[in-house]
Amino acid sequence: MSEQKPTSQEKLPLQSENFSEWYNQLILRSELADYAPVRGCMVVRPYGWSLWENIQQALDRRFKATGHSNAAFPLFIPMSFLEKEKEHVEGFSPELAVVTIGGGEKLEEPLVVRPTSETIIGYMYSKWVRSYRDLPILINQWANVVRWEMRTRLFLRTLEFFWQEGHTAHATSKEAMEETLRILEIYTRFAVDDAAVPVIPGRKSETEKFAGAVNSFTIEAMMGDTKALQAGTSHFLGQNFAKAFDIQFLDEANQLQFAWTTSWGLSTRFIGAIIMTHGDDQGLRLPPRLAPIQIVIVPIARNDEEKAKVMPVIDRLRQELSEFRIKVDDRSEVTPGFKFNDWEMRGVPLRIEVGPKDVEKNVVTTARRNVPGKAGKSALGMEQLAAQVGDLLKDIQSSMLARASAFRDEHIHEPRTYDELKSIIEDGWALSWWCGSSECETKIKEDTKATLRCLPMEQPGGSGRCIVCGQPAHEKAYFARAY
RNA sequence: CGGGGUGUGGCUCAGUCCGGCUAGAGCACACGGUUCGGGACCGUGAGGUCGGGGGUUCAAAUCCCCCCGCCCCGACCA
Repeated sequence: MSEQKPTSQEKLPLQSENFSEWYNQLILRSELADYAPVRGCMVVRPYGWSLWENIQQALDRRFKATGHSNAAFPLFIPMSFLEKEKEHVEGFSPELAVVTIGGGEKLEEPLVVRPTSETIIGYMYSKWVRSYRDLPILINQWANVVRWEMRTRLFLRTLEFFWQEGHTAHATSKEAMEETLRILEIYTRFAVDDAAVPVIPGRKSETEKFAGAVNSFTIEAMMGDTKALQAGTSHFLGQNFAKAFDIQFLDEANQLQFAWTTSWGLSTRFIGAIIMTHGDDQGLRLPPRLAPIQIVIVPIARNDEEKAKVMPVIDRLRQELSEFRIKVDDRSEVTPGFKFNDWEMRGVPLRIEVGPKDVEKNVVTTARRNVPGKAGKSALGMEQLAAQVGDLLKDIQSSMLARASAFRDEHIHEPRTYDELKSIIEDGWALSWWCGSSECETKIKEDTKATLRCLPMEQPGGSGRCIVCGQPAHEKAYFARAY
């Protein structure tokens, strides 16, 4: 991670020239986050946290509406818990942070800082579940977790990150699978409807699935450089964890059964998805439904006389638009032009300018972030202003989704040959028949660095020939380079 | 952990090869004034253990040795 802190007057690097540097600098400059004094860790600054809070609310609302409750489990997990599920410990042990000393004393058993909480929650569920009447358990927690990654990026991959992790237990396989897919649908709706990030829901391959899961499902998003980002995951854990932690219950026939569990998570990585899906050379573009500031009001006044005209109008706007998240930028030390650029860089969807000329005509000037320059500007009369502004924000939200969807669709292609697949990967995603063998999957990865992102839920049906080996195939898969 | 690079005010860097005045510049910051409808300007000012330790020398940011941090490329990844 670079410790660069660019000055606000320099232009951002261009996306087309250096996407990665554009990303890093934009985060620092827009004050979403900053580097912490610990390698690979970030400080989420108020602007970034406010965005995260809006993401939390949007998701939490949907979780609650489907019967889930929030709870909190410990940060520390006994090392032995991790070891109870074979695949799970193999998957996570290389990246664990372990506490061996507490209060100056060497601990009898090392404590792991949770990389995820299936094990400790599994342990608790085994205490809580006796009868089929105790099921299902539908719990979510908002938490931080730690994974000791080698190479980190702000929001995309940090040693510590923030997320929600849902953990549910069910009486039947069918119910657990329904839950897994219900959450996948919630993630999809959240991404598309709230974040305007078009995603493709699908199933992970054996090699890409979560350590300990029977099946993993994902929402995959395409970033502005056409790389893929796993933006949320929902796992069907079968009875793996129930057996490892002894979650058993008596069913209606008085038969002892193992429960069926699921887990699902969406992290602060999603902020990275928003940045890279919508951002442009000018900076962030935040979807109105999640933006910490939906409307910034910039007063324009050269002197006290003009201020006396303009400020009363702004006070009135503050009241009339109180249903929106508003910021009045009344800084006197910078010019309006600076403020325009500043708030555009920080991704505020809508700007309202109020100057002497507007006051004279009894209008306000609006500028939409998603339409650059003068074309995005228009004058609004003062009657029914809240309704007009509300319509503008809705329009911005849907335009952003439309733009991002079009971009994604332009960069997805169906190769007819393996060579075609290779060239598609250079600048997009390939959708093609896949026979299901991990050999073919690995060959693509070795040849192109692209991984199997998912087997989309939406399948064409029928069958074809595997793009690699030519054997009969029943499913199509997306291949892309990923973050 | 392997390969490459780099470390000088808050940020970007010059100075290092070839040792020598009080270590500079731009931006950011503070104060004053003029500005203000698309990134304003002038003036004044504050801010530095030159990554750390050791050595050579009359003299070290500069030369030598050791250590550390960070960045890029690879193995690993929500």
